[in-house]
Amino acid sequence: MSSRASQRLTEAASRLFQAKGLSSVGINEVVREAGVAKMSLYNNFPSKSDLAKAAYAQLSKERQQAIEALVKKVADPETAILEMFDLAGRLAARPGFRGCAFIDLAAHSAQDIGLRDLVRDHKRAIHRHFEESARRHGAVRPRQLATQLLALWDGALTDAAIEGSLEPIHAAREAAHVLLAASK
Amino acid sequence: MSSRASQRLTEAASRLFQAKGLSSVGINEVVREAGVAKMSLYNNFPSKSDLAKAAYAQLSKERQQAIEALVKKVADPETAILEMFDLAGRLAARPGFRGCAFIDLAAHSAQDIGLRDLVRDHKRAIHRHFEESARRHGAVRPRQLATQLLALWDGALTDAAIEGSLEPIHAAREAAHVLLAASK
DNA sequence: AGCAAAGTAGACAGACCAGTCTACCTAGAG
DNA sequence: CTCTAGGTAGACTGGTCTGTCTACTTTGCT
Repeated sequence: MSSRASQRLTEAASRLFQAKGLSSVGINEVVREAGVAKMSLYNNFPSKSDLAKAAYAQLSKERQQAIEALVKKVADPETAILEMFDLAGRLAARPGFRGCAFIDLAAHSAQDIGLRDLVRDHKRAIHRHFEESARRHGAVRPRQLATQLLALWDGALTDAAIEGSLEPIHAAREAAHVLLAASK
Repeated sequence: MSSRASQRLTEAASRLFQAKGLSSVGINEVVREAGVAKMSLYNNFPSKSDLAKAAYAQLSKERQQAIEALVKKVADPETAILEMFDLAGRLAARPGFRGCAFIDLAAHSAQDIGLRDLVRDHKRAIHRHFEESARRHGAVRPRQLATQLLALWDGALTDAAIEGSLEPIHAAREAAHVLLAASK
């Protein structure tokens, strides 16, 4: 399955949606960027919303793989969690960074249930990784700790975008360190 | 100044933009909700963007006044900070809550510098309140603590909206407590 | 070679939206 | 009473967007 055109479309869509936000990118721009005819879009996806679903699902998978690679590489769970904030820092340092793509998507998909579910599932997946590391760290309440770390992570990415600075992410990393120390 | 129509417009705009997001609300809907003619909008504001600026500036002022009232009411700075998270909980418990209106605005105003500045200024104002309380609390690094608390606050509001639950806000309040204890 | 599946270019329809224009109305100050 | 500033209704313009249609071409498999 997944024809050549379909793949080029999801890649171009992922790039453009991240750079400008779902509702600021038109179909014509996507097909131009993908180097593909408009009809190839509608032969592969029923609607723009379905293309977005595919693009963001792909992005979510990539992000989760990056996190899994990181968690597997690092033995110490505390280090793994702190490195997740370093990863956030790397995302935020990219030129044109506009905040977490999934939070942005949530804002632009108020009425599209499929897309909102995708955002929720993505955040739950990250929560799961935090919780697993928190549990291995020996936290008394790993679930709550994961919820706190996720809020820090999301807030830090958002504030970094608003201020155009990496300071929120560095501060959040430090806060994660304090929360981990207090969690046993 | 500020004619009757202008006031009704900013109020209606504030309500609708909070409920649906800036770009999901059309001019026609705003004037209908305000009970005012479309030309009254353009006699009072040069463009939709300027109406939005007025509406969000008003909202920012109200939020800051609520925070100031709270900080003035409570003597203990730690309690004041924790009560700011209770305030976040009250916001998130409102029916139709869609996350912090200013984070939503940031997502919908990528190309409008005036609106982006407004978001940044609003977040800086909240940061200032956190920092003042952190300083009164005796924190060693009040600026960094304020940055951490703001990230927690923003992330908690965002995650509460995504999950449709108050749990992120309760967890963030607990995290704030831990950070405050560790900050001296 | 031949055929089916996939892709192409671009015109087009239909919806929606910001912002303009016109002609009329109303309320309050002098 | 009259004048004026502010308000009104709604048609209209120009632009943009998603999604469709058509007739044609390429590609890859057998």
